[in-house]
Amino acid sequence: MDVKGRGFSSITTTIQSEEDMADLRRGPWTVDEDLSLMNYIANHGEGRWNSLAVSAGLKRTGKSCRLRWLNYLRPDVRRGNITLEEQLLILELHSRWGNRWSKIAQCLPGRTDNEIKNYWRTRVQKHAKQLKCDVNSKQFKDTMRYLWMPRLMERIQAASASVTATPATTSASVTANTNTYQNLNINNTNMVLSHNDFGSAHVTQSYTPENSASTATSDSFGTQVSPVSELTEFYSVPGNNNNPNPDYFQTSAQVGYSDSLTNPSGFYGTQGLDFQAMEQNNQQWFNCGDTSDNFWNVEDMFFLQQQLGI
DNA sequence: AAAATGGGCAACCGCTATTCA
DNA sequence: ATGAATAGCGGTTGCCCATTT
Repeated sequence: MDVKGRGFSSITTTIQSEEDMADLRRGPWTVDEDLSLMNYIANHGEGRWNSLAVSAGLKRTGKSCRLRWLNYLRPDVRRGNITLEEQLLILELHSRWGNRWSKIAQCLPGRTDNEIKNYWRTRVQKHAKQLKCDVNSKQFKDTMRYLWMPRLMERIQAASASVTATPATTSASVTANTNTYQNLNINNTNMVLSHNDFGSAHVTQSYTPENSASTATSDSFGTQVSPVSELTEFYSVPGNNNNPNPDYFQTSAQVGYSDSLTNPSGFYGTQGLDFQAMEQNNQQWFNCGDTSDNFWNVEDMFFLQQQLGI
């Protein structure tokens, strides 16, 4: 393909540029486009997205190609349900860093910033809306920190116990995920992994295109999986041998929850809500046996609304 | 059965930061 | 030092699908 517009007047260039823009495709990617992009990157590597788009014969912007690659086609993109541990991490990290989605995503191998952002907006903000409080309000943050997160931790521990008692078929997926979660890479935090929460606690199966839909919970976490994602199984980037970033899962710091999270005196002893009452109420919740993500039933909401003075 | 509604997600947009010639 | 190109980020939009009316 020639370099359009080069050497002509600015007006000509502008016209040509507009023609190019009109020629550009937008909207959902087709299988052919995905294949073209994957094949090109397999042979030439990524980067220089604008020229890559042209060279690959894609009528897309470089930006669009980059986004499609990073959020969807990369071999190490992990799709499917957001696990309990991932939910806990997202809540914890968001409380630390706010809407720093890409930074949070770095701590969840295989998850993209877009996915985490969508999770936050669709699930977490939904609960804030139900509680009639702002997602950034202290009230809601306290609710997350002192109710939701401890509850998640309990559920993880409970799941861990049940997994321990579960025979071979389950342990395979648990083992696979152990590598992922024990090696979560969190920088600039003082998180310390206590009692091996990650990995051993997995109840949801590790994602495969085959099982992704079947692992949906009642709240239907992340079950929408484009068929194209399966293509990534047959794909490799030069020099990566299906492991594009060997350091990606390497640990630089163990991850988990600081003592303040596991030590009641540090974790619960703050002002604001009646957290002692909440704790007691938690015990009931922990035993209610609901699904992994459906935390707020009618009674929960009533209790919370009382606590929040709504 | 059809229309309306809402949720979830992929993709786009606008902006800033970084790199490079 | 500077400006263009590129990369990356967070917010927003619009489509698809399931559920409700």
